[in-house]
Amino acid sequence: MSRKRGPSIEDVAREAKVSVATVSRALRGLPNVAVSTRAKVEAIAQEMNYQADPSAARLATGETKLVQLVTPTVDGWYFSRFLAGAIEFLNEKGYEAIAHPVANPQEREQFISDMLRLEKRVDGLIIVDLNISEDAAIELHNAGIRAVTAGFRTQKFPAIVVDDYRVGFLATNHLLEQGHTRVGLISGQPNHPLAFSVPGLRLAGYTGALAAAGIPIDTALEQSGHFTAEGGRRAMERLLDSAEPPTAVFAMSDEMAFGAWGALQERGLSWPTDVAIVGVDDHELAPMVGLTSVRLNPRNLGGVATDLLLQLMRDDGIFDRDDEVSRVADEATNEGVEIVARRSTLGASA
Amino acid sequence: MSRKRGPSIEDVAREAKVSVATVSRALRGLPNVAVSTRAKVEAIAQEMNYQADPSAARLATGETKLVQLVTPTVDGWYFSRFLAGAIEFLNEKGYEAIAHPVANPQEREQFISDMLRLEKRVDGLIIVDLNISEDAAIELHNAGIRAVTAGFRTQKFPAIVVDDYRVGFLATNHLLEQGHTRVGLISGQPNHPLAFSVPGLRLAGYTGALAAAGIPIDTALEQSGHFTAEGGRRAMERLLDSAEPPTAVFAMSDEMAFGAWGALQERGLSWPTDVAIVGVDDHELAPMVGLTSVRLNPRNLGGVATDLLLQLMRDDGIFDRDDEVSRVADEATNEGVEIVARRSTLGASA
DNA sequence: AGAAACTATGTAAACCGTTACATTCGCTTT
DNA sequence: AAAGCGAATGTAACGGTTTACATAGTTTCT
Repeated sequence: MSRKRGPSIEDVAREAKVSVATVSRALRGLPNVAVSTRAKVEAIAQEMNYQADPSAARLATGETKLVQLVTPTVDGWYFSRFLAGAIEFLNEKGYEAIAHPVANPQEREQFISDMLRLEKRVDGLIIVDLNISEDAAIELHNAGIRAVTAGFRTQKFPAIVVDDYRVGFLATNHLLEQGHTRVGLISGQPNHPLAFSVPGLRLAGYTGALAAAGIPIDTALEQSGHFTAEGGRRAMERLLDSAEPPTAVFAMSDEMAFGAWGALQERGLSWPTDVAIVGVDDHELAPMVGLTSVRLNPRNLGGVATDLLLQLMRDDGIFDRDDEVSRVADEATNEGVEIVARRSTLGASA
Repeated sequence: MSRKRGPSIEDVAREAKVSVATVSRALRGLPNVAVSTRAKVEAIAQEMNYQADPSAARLATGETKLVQLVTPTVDGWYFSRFLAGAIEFLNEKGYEAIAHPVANPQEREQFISDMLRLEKRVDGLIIVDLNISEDAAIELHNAGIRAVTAGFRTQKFPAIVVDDYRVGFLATNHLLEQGHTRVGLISGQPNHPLAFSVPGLRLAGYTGALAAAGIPIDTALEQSGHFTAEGGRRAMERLLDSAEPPTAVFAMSDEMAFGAWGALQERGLSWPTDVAIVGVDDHELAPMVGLTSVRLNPRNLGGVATDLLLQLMRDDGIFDRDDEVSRVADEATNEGVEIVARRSTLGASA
């Protein structure tokens, strides 16, 4: 529209009495430019306040310096931190980050088809927790799209995945170690529209730990809290109202654990006296209520995923699940994932 | 680089036996295209899986369909929700959102100078809580940049600003209404590097309410909690340790209030019995601990700011602080900002 | 019927970089 | 001195749209 356009590369070339090619080379630090020429061009560009128009550069090179981050939401505790880590890394490397929430399967299909058509829009993609189908991943890959997935795996793209079985196992086992034998569960959405793999894996970790301790599974002790505080509160109420309430509970997220705490408070109960609880995330507020939690570090994960993506882009989309890079990333992913014990599970007399 | 390029507009034109101009017009819904022609072109474009290359379109039009959201952080409670609201609105309107955190004054200057040089990068800007100087705003404006600010005002750009004086006043007054006369304050960073105006205004509201009630200000009752839970905890401890502890406290954010709660717990105290507390934000977890809070709705604000920006862009950067549009936005901004009373302040015997 | 006013379509010039290839120049090598 | 080479620079094609302007065809009006 009436958008001002700045000086073009031609203006600079004219001023510096060299060709546009030389200006382009000089400004981008390419070789084969005389030191004096480069200095002159730089000075003039500076003076004219010239900056290459990204759109033109994109058109010419096909690179956008843009990376799209696709997450179920942008304001969840976990995702916002993941984004923070990813964006920080990207900005450091000269990329801008497009945040693109995808809340349901319909939006996911929309996103995939957009991606397939508008392939040239971004240089890379980080897809978090969307459980893209293998077929869709293949299509994306064939379209020449560079992507890294987080929270789920496909054949085609590098992935970083926290060992959520271990998360569930650690949490449950911690409770067992305190002597509990009746351990309840406040799970996430078992039938989430985006079919996250996280809840299933944590559940497997939970049952695995119980099995390892020789404790029979009682599905009456499993309640869904939908990954929200309010859901957690209600789940806890159901547990407390059950015929044989648990003496300990593993909540799949701290938010749900806070909800459980709310339910306890309402009835004049408290942890760990009446029931021990361990959550997941190591939320900032966990120390305030003394909640034991399995520490995740989504910020770090965002950084690792981005690092992986940038390498993938450098390597022109070629990667090897078994190479050094993937191994290092895998390690970094699960680094520091461990129990942070606090009042909610300590000193309990089960 | 080896990036696949899809079919171009020329391919479609050839196939449809019309000119590229006609294809362009047909696909973008412009007038003066025969119905039959449009249908044919659309069908062929569909079939060929054609999509206009955004970079080329950007180069030609100068529009990017990109809006940059600039916030102090991306993972704060308030900001992540603001972003969520803004992004949702943008995506609905066919824009993508670039999330760009600016954590300190140095990054702010960097951002401004980048913006001045790379003006053509995005169509619009939403600048949240950065307290850009009037001079910088003028420079940006002169560079032809469209922006909306949130949380602070400049002469040049439309702004949406919550009445934070009122927030502080409402909170404090609510405590006074419960009969408290000794009201402490847990404030945000008084000397924040980005010089937010928020804490200052809430402080003014606090002192204003006290003054209106004829209660003298006691600066010993003002402690900074740096807008973090841990900071709030420590601030509360200082208040409890003071010679004459307050019977009620206004915390400038719920997170700090949660910290205060933690401090109370540690000493075997609780609200509202020992001290009444009101926070700000109406955090999801507030109901779980029964925290009274002043409800903000950052998600909504993000939407309002974006709406305003899109209008500004339509109006080619011209706006009038006193027109209908601004009035409506102002109203929407403060809509629903009110006390949500819960246990932490009710039933207290001051 | 002839002029005027539209409508539908086409042509070609922007938009602004990047880069393959060509050219020039000064030096070394034989 | 001729040939060969590498560094520095220039020329021009190319990327894929949008859009001002031109043209052809169709109504409408008088």
